[in-house]
Amino acid sequence: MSSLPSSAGGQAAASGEPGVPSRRELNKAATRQAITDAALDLLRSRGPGNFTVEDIADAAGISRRTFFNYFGSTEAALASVTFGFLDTALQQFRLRPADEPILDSARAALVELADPMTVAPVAEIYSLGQTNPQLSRSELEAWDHCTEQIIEAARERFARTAGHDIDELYLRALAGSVISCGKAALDVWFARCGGDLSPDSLSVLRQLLIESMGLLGSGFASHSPATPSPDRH
Amino acid sequence: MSSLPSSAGGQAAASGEPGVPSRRELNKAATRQAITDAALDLLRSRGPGNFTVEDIADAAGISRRTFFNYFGSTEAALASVTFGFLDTALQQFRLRPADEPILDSARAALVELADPMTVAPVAEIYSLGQTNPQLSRSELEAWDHCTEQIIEAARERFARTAGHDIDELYLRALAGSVISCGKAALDVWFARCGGDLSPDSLSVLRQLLIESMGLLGSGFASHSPATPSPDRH
DNA sequence: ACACGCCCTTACACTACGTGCATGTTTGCA
DNA sequence: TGCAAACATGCACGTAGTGTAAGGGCGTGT
Repeated sequence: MSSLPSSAGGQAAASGEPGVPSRRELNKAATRQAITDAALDLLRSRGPGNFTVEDIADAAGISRRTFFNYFGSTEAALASVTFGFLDTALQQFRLRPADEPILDSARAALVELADPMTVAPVAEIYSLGQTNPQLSRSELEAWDHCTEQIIEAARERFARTAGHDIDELYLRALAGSVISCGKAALDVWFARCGGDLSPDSLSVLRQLLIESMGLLGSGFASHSPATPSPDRH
Repeated sequence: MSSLPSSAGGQAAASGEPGVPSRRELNKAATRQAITDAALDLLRSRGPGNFTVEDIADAAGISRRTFFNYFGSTEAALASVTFGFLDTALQQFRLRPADEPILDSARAALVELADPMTVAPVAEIYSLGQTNPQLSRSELEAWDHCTEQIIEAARERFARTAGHDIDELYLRALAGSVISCGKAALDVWFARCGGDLSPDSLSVLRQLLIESMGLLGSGFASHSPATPSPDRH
């Protein structure tokens, strides 16, 4: 009968590929994009904390009420940028072969992020977040959300290889540590390069990501922290 | 002459030990305590999100405006509980000998937390935070703040042993990973014991903390399903 | 002891956030 | 074409958080 689960069109909203994007889907996506664009513009022009939801809605050509239909707050609208970034990382991770050592997969996925197109928006949000408590809070949330997703991704992978009886502690500790190391690499990169997007700078970021994964993989071997990696290069 | 730097009384507000707590200090401390107590009471009785700042102020016998003189939000008032918990861990860490392997210090500091008096309030906040987005956000903030402090503590320690030129990436990656592993242990503990404070349960927590530090120290190599058995692919 | 000055509390007012609700408009489907 | 669901919008309301100015307690100097 016609008791289909509401959306008979079968729009692939949940999956990644929109097979037949209906008009409504397109409108919603466009509005969503307009909101984040407007928010980002205002963030750039007025600085964090110097504009209101009404300003965003106005710039996006919608009502204040509609804004809240899409995002729960200004920060949530901005956080979607970070979410996109982290989702990219996650996608990369899922593409890695299941029998690869998991830290290698993580490293590979993270290194993929050191790409101008990918880091540019995050670098911007990140640097702005350094001086804005509101923003940094939602950033934390985004990272935490990503951790949860990594846990799921890793669980899925282990379920395929080990099949059963997955060590929850191992999963959560690993995922959290990977994210923390990635964040540490980003922190150091920003401190060192100030969010510069030049090839040299990105190369530094890539190196930092690799290095941090190396530290994690070696259990932070009691090598003196005063010597980054003297024998390597 | 009388050009003293204002506070001639020299109240030790900045340091930890109030040698001669003035009346004002005592009043403020009492008010602060009254606020957190009232907030915690309301959290227990009405559940998260079902009371306002005015309710807290009312219960604490102060005005709404005064509440905001002490805390920036309801969550901040509750978060002070978590801050106390994490500060305890940090204190323990600082007490460890500087020549001890840093992961051993971290493990020792974390294990000290598996104490009824210490975990009790956190367990409560934590379990409530599981179902409340607002709370969990401020919890994240507290953990992040603690990470920053661990970085400082570790930097200080390394400065004593290594003296100079500290690897910032090592510091941040390590501190973040330690905190993540501690959080992972707490997560698993809650999932397994539901915040039970019995000796048996606390023993489990202690074991989980030790185990997570062990995973970190071994580079998560121990029982990865993708261990040296790449016969498949 | 008295008065002065500082810190803290409080009341008032104001902006902005976030949500429920009712209404008008668009889209999908029969 | 007409109906029903989804969506945008305006309105109203409660709450959060902050600036400001007045009043009371507290420490201090004379």
